[in-house]
Amino acid sequence: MSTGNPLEPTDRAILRELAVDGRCSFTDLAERVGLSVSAVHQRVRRLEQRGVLRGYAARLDGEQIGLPLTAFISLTPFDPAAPDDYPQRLEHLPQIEACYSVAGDESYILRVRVSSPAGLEELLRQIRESANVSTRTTVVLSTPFEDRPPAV
Amino acid sequence: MSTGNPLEPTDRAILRELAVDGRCSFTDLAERVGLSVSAVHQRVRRLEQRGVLRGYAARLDGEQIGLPLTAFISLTPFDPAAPDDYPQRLEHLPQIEACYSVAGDESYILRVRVSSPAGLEELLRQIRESANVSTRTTVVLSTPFEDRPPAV
DNA sequence: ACTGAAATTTTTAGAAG
DNA sequence: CTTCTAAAAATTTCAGT
Repeated sequence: MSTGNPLEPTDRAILRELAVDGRCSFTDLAERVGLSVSAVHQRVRRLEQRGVLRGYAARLDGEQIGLPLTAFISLTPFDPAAPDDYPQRLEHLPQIEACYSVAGDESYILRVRVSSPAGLEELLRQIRESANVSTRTTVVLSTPFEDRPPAV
Repeated sequence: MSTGNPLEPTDRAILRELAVDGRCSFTDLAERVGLSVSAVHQRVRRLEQRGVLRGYAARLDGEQIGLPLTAFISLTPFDPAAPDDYPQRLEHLPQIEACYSVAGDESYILRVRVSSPAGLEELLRQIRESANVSTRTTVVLSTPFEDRPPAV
């Protein structure tokens, strides 16, 4: 499995702009990367088809949408012989924003977002029930920065 | 410190749609939430001004942009008396996508993205040098899911 | 706060160099 | 890749309810 063809500098420039402003118009984009609108349009379509550009998402303020509490939850299976279908067992819980399979003492790290400590407690109960795992939780106190554009 | 006014159902619907498809047109948005285009436009503007909507970002494929290696790095200060300016000391490193201040044994958790193990090694060196901390690194093997829309 | 309409800009596709 | 063309669609503003 390769990581795909290396990206051209122009494509990288386009991705950088769209990572910062996903709603940037083709007109602005063209100006910023120094290409015609048609050319940019063509390139963005190609990047979408190749799967390099996987979509666009709004950045929401966790506090203002009523989900002020973020936490990381590390999972350790109780039964080492159990089939590894933890992600499938957990994806029905919308509070889980991300699920990473990791090397180390624990098997998975989840990033979750809830409305309150009570909500976190309830979520932990659901996770243990759904996946038969022990959990270790690290509460986020503040987020100095997040969602920075990758160094494409 | 409040978490802001509770959101109206219509605003929540708009945010849900934009979280999934950040480039959704106002026309489509209006149809999906059952309002006129003008009304939706007005509400989106207001959500942006209130800071609930903090922007829009392209979702990029880490592998295809040449950054196939993700890791979590936990930081522990060497000097407990040192001023807590770690985020400022680290923000110049573009490989760091997110920085969380956390409760627990460690002080910060970073989510980073690099091109290779060598890149990770180099980044760890830079982090220790910039922030005078000890590090604990957890390498991500795979990402079953990420960037799921929050349960607004 | 929403609707509907009008004016402007953008998107999208295609032709030709 | 560029420029040009042109129709369709989206954005944006504004008067009216």
